[in-house]
Amino acid sequence: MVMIPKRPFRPPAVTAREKLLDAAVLLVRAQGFAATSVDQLCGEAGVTKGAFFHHFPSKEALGVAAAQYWSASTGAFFAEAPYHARPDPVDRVLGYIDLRLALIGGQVESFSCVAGTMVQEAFRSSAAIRMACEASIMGNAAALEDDLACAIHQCGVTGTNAMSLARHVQAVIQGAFVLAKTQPEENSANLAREQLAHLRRYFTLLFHRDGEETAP
Amino acid sequence: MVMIPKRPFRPPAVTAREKLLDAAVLLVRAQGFAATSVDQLCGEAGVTKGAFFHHFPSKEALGVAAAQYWSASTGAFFAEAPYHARPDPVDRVLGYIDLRLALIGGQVESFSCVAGTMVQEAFRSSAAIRMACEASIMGNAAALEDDLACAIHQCGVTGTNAMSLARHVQAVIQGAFVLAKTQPEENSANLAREQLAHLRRYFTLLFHRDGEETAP
DNA sequence: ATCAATATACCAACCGGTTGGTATGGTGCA
DNA sequence: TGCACCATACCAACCGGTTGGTATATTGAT
Repeated sequence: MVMIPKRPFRPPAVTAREKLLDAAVLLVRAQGFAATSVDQLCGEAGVTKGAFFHHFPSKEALGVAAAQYWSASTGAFFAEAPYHARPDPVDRVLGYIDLRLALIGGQVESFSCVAGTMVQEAFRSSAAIRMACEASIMGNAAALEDDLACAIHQCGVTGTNAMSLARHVQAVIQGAFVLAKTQPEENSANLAREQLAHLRRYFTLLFHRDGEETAP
Repeated sequence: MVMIPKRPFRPPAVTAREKLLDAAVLLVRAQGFAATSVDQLCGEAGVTKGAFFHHFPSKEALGVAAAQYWSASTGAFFAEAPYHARPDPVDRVLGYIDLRLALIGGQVESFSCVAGTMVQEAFRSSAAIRMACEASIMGNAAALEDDLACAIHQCGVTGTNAMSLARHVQAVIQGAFVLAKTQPEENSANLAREQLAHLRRYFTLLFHRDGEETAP
């Protein structure tokens, strides 16, 4: 069992700006970006509207900042994770998947992705938000690329490459969150974990690690 | 190359109700549910607000109806598809994936999923919409279950089951759409196809069809 | 060391426009 | 004559954003 802190990866917020970004992460995960009003964000953050528009020129700008904030938080968390120390690159890749598996639990809004949620609504209406979400998700993928490249080389995998596989990891994670959101609360985590387990199996087959599969 | 009609799988709308449902599919795909206003829906459908609230008691009810409409349209389309006639169950499963691959092209909003988009925003705020989207996505999964069960039996696959694999197909598809939305228009289709190609490879490995992989 | 000048952080009240939704009236077909 | 279908006119609540203003911290010249 892994700790899933309510405000993950960070000390408590102090400035109004940080409180607003925390509120954005919370509310966007639960309701999406469009359905979250500026008043609601201020209420959740315990801050007035004046403070909001002092720190952000528009609601859209907050969306961009929230994606970057999210990216920095999660990026730091995964950079510190202990699986990086494993000697075998395949073990490191599977270690990443296992860590993501361990992070899934409780309500959907506690493990889902802010960038993935936001880009679904804003990809056409706001290029700035779309690009910030792209940077977040692709940044997450890039953090896996080196290990995947080593694993591909070591196992002699052909017909694909590290970047493509890294993106697929993110795709399965995002898809897992979408499926989880279709479920009543008590099933959502299990359904999400099931997807990561299939991804794990794909990788054990690809990297010839048969026999150590976990059954989805 | 496969026909991707602007209004997929259906003859042109005639009644106000159907025109509104078409407008809902179009606008929800492009902007999401919350960001789409009733006025906008009426404008796109060429119908007045009176007609809207004659056919639907609320915007939420339209969301539910749109998910069901979407489900019925796509369900009918895949039920008619020719891959069902293939004798080998693994071929039928791969045929489904290839069909989905062929459907991906052009702008994201022309191949993305209404149910997947809507559930991301509404899963917490509207149980009715959440359940309608669940029915749509899981109905799509169920259409694959029989073929997957045959394939699993035929190839002696252990450690998973048809339902779980069918859900994973949907998860990868939904994840592919999310990733596609992070991209500028010209890359989105390719990125989505890449995910389906990985899914295809997972299945060829699982069902021992190595050698016929398409490179992602 | 002092104090005016300036910048930063924040607040309460307010604005015009838009929102989902309603009340009512007309019209064509059974 | 009745009722499904739709159009027009309208509403209160809420939307993102602006206003004028205050409290506090920082700076720079004396």
